[in-house]
Amino acid sequence: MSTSETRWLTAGEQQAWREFLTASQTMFGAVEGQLQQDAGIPHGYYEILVRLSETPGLALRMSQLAEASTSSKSRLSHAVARLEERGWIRRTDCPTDRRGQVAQLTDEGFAALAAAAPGHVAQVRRSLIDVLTPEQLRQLREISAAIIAAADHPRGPAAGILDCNATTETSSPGSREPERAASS
Amino acid sequence: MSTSETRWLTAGEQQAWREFLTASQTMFGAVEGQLQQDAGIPHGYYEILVRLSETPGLALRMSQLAEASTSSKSRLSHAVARLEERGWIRRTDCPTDRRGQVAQLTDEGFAALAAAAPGHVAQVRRSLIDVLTPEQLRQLREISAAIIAAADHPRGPAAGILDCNATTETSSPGSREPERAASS
DNA sequence: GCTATGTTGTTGAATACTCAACTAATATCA
DNA sequence: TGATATTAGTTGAGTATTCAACAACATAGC
Repeated sequence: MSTSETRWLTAGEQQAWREFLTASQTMFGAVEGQLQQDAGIPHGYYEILVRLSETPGLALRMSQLAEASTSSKSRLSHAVARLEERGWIRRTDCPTDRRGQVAQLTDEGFAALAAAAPGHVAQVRRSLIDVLTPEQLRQLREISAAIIAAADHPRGPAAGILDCNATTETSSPGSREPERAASS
Repeated sequence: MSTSETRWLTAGEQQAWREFLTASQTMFGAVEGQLQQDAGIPHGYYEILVRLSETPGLALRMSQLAEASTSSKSRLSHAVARLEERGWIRRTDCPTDRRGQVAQLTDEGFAALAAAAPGHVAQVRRSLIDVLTPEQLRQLREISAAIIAAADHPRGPAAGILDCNATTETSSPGSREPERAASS
């Protein structure tokens, strides 16, 4: 690693970064606010409920749930504890691995999610989906994919050749159904 | 307001939303982590320092600083209190409005920002800028602009005619200079 | 079997953010 | 002027998140 001179951002790059920054803050702030207001939970908790609701048994190992909801183990542990207090999730020991815990969505949790979903989806439409043209939405998807890919391969795909697995595109079956497009 | 049926997200829309979600979380998480790691401050604090550094007197009224850094008054108040403890910001009474407070960047604060900037910019490049093509960066800017505009005019530009002020494009002169492109 | 190492998940302390309540000063307007 | 409403900013309580430390179990290698 040579101590390279800093490559500062050009005017255009900086504008892109800053506008993206405020756009994201605004957007996620609105989504967060709507959920907090109408459902009384932060968006991260909503995500947890959605992931569970999309899983066949409405249950997942903590570690898998953490990965599915892009959360740290610690964060998930705290979050599930809160959701358990509300009776929306139940934690049981994993039968095959005695270290493990399985988080399962309760009926109350499912109902709470079903109740929260319409308002949330409406907000996502208002803040993002309906604001962009179909073409822009397509662009946003590719941009997002590029960002995610870059984070996964920190040294750039230049080092590639190894590690070239197909794009993970596991379409979720959705078990009981009302999270048809519960979104997040 | 008619109690309209929920317009659920199509498969494509949902994918766009979710990928955008994980991309943002990943990206901002990396930026946050880098700053926390190398400079010991959250990204929101960094933003505050940058905004101050770009202002002629290195000073701003709290309310203006709040707006510039897309922060609530409360959040800013807490944040500035912390930064003041570190000696990076000084608060003084506003001479023209006795309710007001003026936050000013200290020399130590300026130095801290200058020290943190290169690492931060490098991270922004790694996580976003260098990951996208120039064309994608342009697209991202337009997408961001659309999102911001939608948040400003909640009822859509259709209700327009009123409220049509020119786009606020106050280019910051940058007073002392090392925040040439300190980014955020 | 036994040890070393990795994995799973939880915990508590420290920090940051949100919300509502509040003080103080200024604006508005009769 | 005086009454009312607005604006500026702070504060404290409640909650979410991060980080490091930890306990319990699993796995690999010998």
